[in-house]
Amino acid sequence: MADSPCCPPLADGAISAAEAVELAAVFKALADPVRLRILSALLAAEGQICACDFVSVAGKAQPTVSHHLKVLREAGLVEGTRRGTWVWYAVVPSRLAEVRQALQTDVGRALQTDQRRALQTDQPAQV
Amino acid sequence: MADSPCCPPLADGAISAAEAVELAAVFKALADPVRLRILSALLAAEGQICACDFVSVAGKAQPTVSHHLKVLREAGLVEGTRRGTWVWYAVVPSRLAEVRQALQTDVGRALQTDQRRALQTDQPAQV
DNA sequence: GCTTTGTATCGAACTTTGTCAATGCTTCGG
DNA sequence: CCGAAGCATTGACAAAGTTCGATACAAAGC
Repeated sequence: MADSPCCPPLADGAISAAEAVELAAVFKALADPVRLRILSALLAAEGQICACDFVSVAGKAQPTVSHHLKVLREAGLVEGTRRGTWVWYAVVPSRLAEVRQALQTDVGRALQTDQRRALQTDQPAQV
Repeated sequence: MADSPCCPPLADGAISAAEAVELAAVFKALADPVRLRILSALLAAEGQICACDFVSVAGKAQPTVSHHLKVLREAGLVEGTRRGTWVWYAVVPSRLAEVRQALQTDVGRALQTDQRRALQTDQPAQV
């Protein structure tokens, strides 16, 4: 019922289950309107943005915004830097390029090993 | 607390809330390991793949696979064509290119209006 | 017609995720 | 040292998503 009663076996090049999980984690971080607006604001701005501004941008409460920023951080898509009282956020362009590349030819196999580590790290990127 | 006690207002170019919701819907379709493996298998194969093969590829039950295929279809990422007994699936390359383009410069503003409609349509793409 | 096989849908359990009030931590200003 | 402000964390709840058994639908073969 499942082997090959109707069609030829799959061609090679398909990603593994582990690769799929890692890639899905990045897409999961992008799969929320609030996080996309945060990313968009960061990309629209030239430099960095204060975390306090995201509350008005997202239209959500401060803990909610903080949660979304954490998700984006853990996905390696943004970086936060504490400068005095405030934390400034910026996108990680190389990470966005990776996601684009993953969609280019085949889905996956685009994440570098060292950047995979950033997927699990939660460090707030100190100065 | 929210207006501008610490930093300048956001630059223009940020996507709207509605645009963010639509773009997030596409990423949501990509944010699952099973769906990514299905997409990867479709991209690795030259032409189309029979739906029956996805059960072994995904390692999930048939209703589960059918559900994921529906999500990918509603996102406009794949198309299914019934040919006799079996349904053959293929990727929609233009849709993948759109997602890539959305990540290029600013996040969003890349979805065409007519392809936005495909986001809500559920038609199985007849021959 | 009936049976078989592939696919989609339904329904229900389980898990994950988004949201925010309350709280704690860190830093600056006095 | 103390109070104020920005940010992160906790905990709790609602909403959404994943999974699969059971079932219905569609097409081919007898």
